Amino acid sequence: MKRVAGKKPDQDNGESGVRLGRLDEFIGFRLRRIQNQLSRDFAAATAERNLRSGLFSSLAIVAANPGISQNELSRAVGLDKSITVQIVDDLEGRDLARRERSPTDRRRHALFATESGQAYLDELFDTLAKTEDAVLHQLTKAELALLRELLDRMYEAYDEQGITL
Amino acid sequence: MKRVAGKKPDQDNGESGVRLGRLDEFIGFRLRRIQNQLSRDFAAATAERNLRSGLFSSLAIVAANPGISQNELSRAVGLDKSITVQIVDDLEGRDLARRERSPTDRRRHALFATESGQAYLDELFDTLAKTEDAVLHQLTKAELALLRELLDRMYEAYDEQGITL
DNA sequence: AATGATGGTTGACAGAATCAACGATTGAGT
DNA sequence: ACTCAATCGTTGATTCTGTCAACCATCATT
Repeated sequence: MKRVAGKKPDQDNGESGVRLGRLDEFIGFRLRRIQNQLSRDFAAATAERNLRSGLFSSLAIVAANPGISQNELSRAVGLDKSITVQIVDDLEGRDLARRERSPTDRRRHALFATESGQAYLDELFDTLAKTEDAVLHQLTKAELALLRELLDRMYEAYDEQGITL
Repeated sequence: MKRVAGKKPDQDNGESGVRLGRLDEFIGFRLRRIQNQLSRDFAAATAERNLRSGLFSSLAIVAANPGISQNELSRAVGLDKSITVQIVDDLEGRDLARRERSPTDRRRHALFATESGQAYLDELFDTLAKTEDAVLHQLTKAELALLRELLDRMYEAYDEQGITL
């Protein structure tokens, strides 16, 4: 039941025989279908950990930016501050990160990844890398680099906005 | 998987100064950030139409596959059958599509796009094209074609699954 | 000291996805 | 023909996530 890589007889989806119509013309459609699959794979690979959505990227940002405030984190991951509160609660409950009151501005919570948070993050990054490899092995190193560059150029159109993970 | 220092002096996000850390290594991250922006832009451009999520792609699939069943549609767009019921209700309520009982199998609902559904779809495709152009104008035609091809090659790793719009 | 802005928190609410269950219908096996 | 399992569409319960407004504590400006 393998579909041959190459020219398709028509713009359909090999197995199901469903035609895509004009949808097939759009880059956003291609981006989404791959990205959906990647996140499903990642979710499946980390299912037993009960990761609430946004926790992984939030922890990653905290680890990369020790002392970041919840507000800054919210903007960085593109989530509402109220959601960030829940996520940080979760992170603290799992001892993956901790809040410290900022000495200079006592309104702010400075966030830090704990040691186990760092270790946990490394594991998650490893599974993510494995997940991506399943798709990326289709490309050569040079093609991968090129893809990265093209995507970055596209994203530069959005220079001014937040990151929106 | 070695991380190669990119062109940027540091892996941060220009405006906000937030570092991405290892997140920056992953393709899925780049895909998602662009795709998120694209869908936000599209949502903003179609805000007044009150499009529920999944409606657009469902209508597109129905139009490209006259007589498709709700079950097939569900698998095609990667949504649960119960959600598809609601979407088709919505489509019918707006007179964009209609259900017909299949004469050969009276359990099935054969779905068809109405004329106004087709017209509506054309409009939506136009706005989507405009939305994408805002990002895609960063690339030459050749680069765009290359991007398309790379993405397709990546997706072929998922030959057997549904489309998951 | 008064005022307004900011950071974090809470709760009310809406949107969407998951899941189990159901009636109607079909198809396969006997 | 009859039984039984499977399929299609539908409904409802439940959960998860994100949006929003309100609130308190704190800071900055005057």
